[in-house]
Amino acid sequence: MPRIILHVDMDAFFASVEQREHPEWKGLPVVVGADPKLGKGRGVVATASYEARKFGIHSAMPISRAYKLCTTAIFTRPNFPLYLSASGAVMDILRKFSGKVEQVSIDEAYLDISNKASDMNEAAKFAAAIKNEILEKEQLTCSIGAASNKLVAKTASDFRKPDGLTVVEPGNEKAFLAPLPVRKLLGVGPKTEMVLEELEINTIGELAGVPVDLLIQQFGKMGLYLHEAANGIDESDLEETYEAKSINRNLTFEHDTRDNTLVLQVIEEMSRDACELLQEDKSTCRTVGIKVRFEDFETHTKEKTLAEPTNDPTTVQNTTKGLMQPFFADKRKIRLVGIRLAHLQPQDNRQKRVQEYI
DNA sequence: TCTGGGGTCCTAGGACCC
DNA sequence: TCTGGGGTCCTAGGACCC
Repeated sequence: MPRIILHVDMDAFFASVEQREHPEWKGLPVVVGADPKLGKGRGVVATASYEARKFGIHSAMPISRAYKLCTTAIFTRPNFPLYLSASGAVMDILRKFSGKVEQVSIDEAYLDISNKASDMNEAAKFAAAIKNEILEKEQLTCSIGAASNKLVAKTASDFRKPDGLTVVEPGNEKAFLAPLPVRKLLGVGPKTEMVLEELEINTIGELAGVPVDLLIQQFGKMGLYLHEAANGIDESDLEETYEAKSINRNLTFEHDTRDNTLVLQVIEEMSRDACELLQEDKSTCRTVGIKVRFEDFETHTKEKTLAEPTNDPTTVQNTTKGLMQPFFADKRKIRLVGIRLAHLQPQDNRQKRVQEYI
């Protein structure tokens, strides 16, 4: 029996939540992201409402460009606590519909409804019911894809947006993907798209026809994935639990700087903040790293693995500050600094051990 | 057009060990 | 003396996703 997987993707999530909270913004172009500062702002668009997208504005676009495309749009800063609470409410609804849910991000989730629907007809009704409840309870729309695996369900949810519902019958996975551009395949970004274009591979269907050994030769491990994905194959199961593998904090300065004291101060605050997070989770890190981006956008990282795991702010601060030193010799101004904690491990293993003994 | 922030995974070279 | 091979860890960088 094929599985039945849904992929639920909220439409223009941040912007939609803002429009819900500010009814006077409904029907207007809303851009959530950095402050445009009359076109001089630094940063990017997080989410643009569908009205704003009509002007050509989209996620990850420099905010200065978005401003030029639509001066009169409503530009607003992200309100993450608000989005997190809306997200939590949506996820609660999804969990009522299925016991098997994988939350992928703040606004996306997979549901395995193999036990709730016997065919795609029933799956479509199930998905429609989910959309209804999210709309009624949260006044938000989403797009849903239904298919026999995660990859195709995800591609399907993106097929008709916003407020879409796309069902791919088992057996039709390959045919559904075939006409789409390769860029629509999860894992194919700008770089891979360019390489494929050189090879005159433009659609997923064309990619599906390329011999797998050729793809492995060209892309390594990624080549095997590309072959299977393009053929609509994805056996992966939902991952219902999540453990963070790293903690990152980054800051792009308002103005590029040579003020080392300022840089160190920021690093100190980030280190403290990240350690607080570790301590809340009763966990530790063993690898401590920094990131520096210069004014010309050249970016470097440095990291160090410690002999002992730690969540002590002073230890982390001393390590990050030490890693920064060589970069202060550089003549260029610094645009961004960041820290990263990795090799995370729970400090308190008692529960795990008990489970092992049982 | 001048490029955020929080993440994951992969690659590749070198150190080190057996 | 002119040079193996496998495994693991560490480090730096990069592609990609939301």
